[in-house]
Amino acid sequence: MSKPRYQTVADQLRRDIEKGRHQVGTLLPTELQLCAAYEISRHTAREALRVLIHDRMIERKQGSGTLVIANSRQRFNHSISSVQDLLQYGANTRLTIKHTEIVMADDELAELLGCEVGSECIHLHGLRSTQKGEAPFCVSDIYRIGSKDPLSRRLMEVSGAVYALVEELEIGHIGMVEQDINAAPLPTENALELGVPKSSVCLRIARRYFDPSGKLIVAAVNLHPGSDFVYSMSLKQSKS
Amino acid sequence: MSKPRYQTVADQLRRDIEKGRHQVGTLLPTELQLCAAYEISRHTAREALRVLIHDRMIERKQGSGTLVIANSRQRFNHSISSVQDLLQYGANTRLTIKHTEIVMADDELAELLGCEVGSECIHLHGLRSTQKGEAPFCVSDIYRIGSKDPLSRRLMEVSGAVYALVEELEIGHIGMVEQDINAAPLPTENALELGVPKSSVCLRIARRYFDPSGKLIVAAVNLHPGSDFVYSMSLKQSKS
DNA sequence: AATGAAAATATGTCCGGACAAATTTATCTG
DNA sequence: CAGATAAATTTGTCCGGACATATTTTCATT
Repeated sequence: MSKPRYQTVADQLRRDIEKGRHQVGTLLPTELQLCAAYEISRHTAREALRVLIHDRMIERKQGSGTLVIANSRQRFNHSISSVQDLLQYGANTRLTIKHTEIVMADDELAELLGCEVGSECIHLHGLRSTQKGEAPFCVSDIYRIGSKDPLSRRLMEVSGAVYALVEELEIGHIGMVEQDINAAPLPTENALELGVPKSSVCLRIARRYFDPSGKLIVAAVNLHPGSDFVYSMSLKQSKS
Repeated sequence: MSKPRYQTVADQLRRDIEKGRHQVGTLLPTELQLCAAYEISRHTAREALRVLIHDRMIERKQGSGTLVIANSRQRFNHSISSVQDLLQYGANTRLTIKHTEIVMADDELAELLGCEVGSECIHLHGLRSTQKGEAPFCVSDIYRIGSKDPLSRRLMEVSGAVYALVEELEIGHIGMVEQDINAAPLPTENALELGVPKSSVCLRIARRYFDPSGKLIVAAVNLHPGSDFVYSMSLKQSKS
C-alpha cells in the first residue's frame, strides 16, 4: 500500500530538482549525506538515485559525484524515449495559437477523440516554429472533448499565447502518449498558412495524451510539409 | 580491470538465453538457485538480473519469478526502444527481395550512403509484408557501398529470399541506427507494385545502420502508402 | 608556482541477514 | 469436486558492514 522508502526519497529529490533547489549542472548531495538527511541506509539511497538515473535526471560517476543533467520539464521531452524526444520537435519549439473555437465532432474527430459524433469539443489551431518569431514549419491542431470543464476553459484562454501549450498547462501527470504517423495531402488552407506549394504532401502526426488513469486529456494533430521537414532520429544500441 | 562478478553472471545468463538453454516464455532460475549455482550473494544475483532487465531480455514479478521475454535476435528488434520496435514493423514482418543490381550512386543515393557520386553500390529491391505470402504493404530498397566485399556478396546472394534480411545476415553487432521520416509522393512503379492508386502520398523512412565503430553497414529506404498504413506507437511514461 | 605523492572523498562491488508482499502450490473443508 | 485457507515459494525492500576503484583535494617538496 505505502510507497517504498527509496521511492519517497526519489520523489523528494525529483521535486527538489524541479523546484530548482538542485540546479542542472550541479552535484546532488552524496550518498552518505542522503543517508543522514533521510535517515536511510546507503543501499536505500542508491536505490532512490537509481530511479532518477532511469528517468535520465542524473548521472553518476565514481569518485566524482552525482550530476543533475535534467529537470522535470526537460524530462517530459526526453525521458519517454530518445525517439519521442525528437518526435516532439526537440525541446524548444514554440506554438502560437491562431484561433480557438467550439466544434461538433465529425466522423474523423470522433475517432481521434474516442467520442460520439456530434459531441461538443474545443479546437485550438496554431502554428509551430523552432523559436519565437521564426517561420512556422508545422500546423498544429489541438482537440479536447467538452468546453465547460476547467481544463478546457484554460485551454480556450491561452488563445494567442506564444509559448508551448505544454508549458502553459503544466501537464506533468501524463500517463501515456499514443501516436499515429502517416502521410497525407496538405490541405490548401494550411499550405497557404505555411507558404508552401498547394499540392505538397505532408507528414501527419496525431497524438493522444492520456492521464495516468487512462482518460484522454487532449489530442493533437500536426501536419508537416513533407519536402521541407525531416524527422531525424539517432538511436544508439546499448553495447553488450 | 576485471569485470564485476554480476556482469560475468549476466553475460553467462545472456549467452544461455541466446543459445536457447533458457527459452523465451520460460522462467529463469530463482535468485537463490543463481546464488548457489554461481556462488554469489543474493545481492549480486539481483544486480546481474538487473542488467538483463535493462536489456529487456527478462521481466520479473514478485511472487512469480523471472520470465525470459526475448533472446538476442529479438533484442535487435526490441531493445533499442519501444518506438523503434514498432517502427521496425514489429518483430515478424517478411521481406521478399524482388531483384538485385549494382548501381552507380546518384546525388540522392550518395547523400544517403555518405559516399561519392558515382561510387559502385549494390541495390536490393523488395516488398515487405506482415507474413509470408500475404499482400505487401511497403516497398523496401536496401543499399550498400561496394559490391566486392564479403557482406555485399552475401547480400547479393539472398536475392529472392523470403525471410527478413536481418535474420539472414545475423547483424547483431549494430551500433547505431539513424532514421529519417518524411512524406513523399509514391513513385508510379511502386504504386503499381503495391496495387495502390498512382497519385498516393507515402510515408518515407530512410534508415542507416552503423556498426559499433561508426562505419555504415547498409542503408534502407521504405515507402508506405500513407492512406493504407499507419505507424502507431504507444508510449507509457514512467509514473512518478 | 609547479609537481608529485599522499590523503580524503565518492561511487562501485559484494557479502550477510531480516522481514514484507505478491504469487503459486498444497491442504483442508464442505 | 469446488472453494476457501494455509503453507511454501519468489521477488521486493531495507538494514548493517567491508573493501575496491576512480576522482578530487591537500600538502609537502622542489
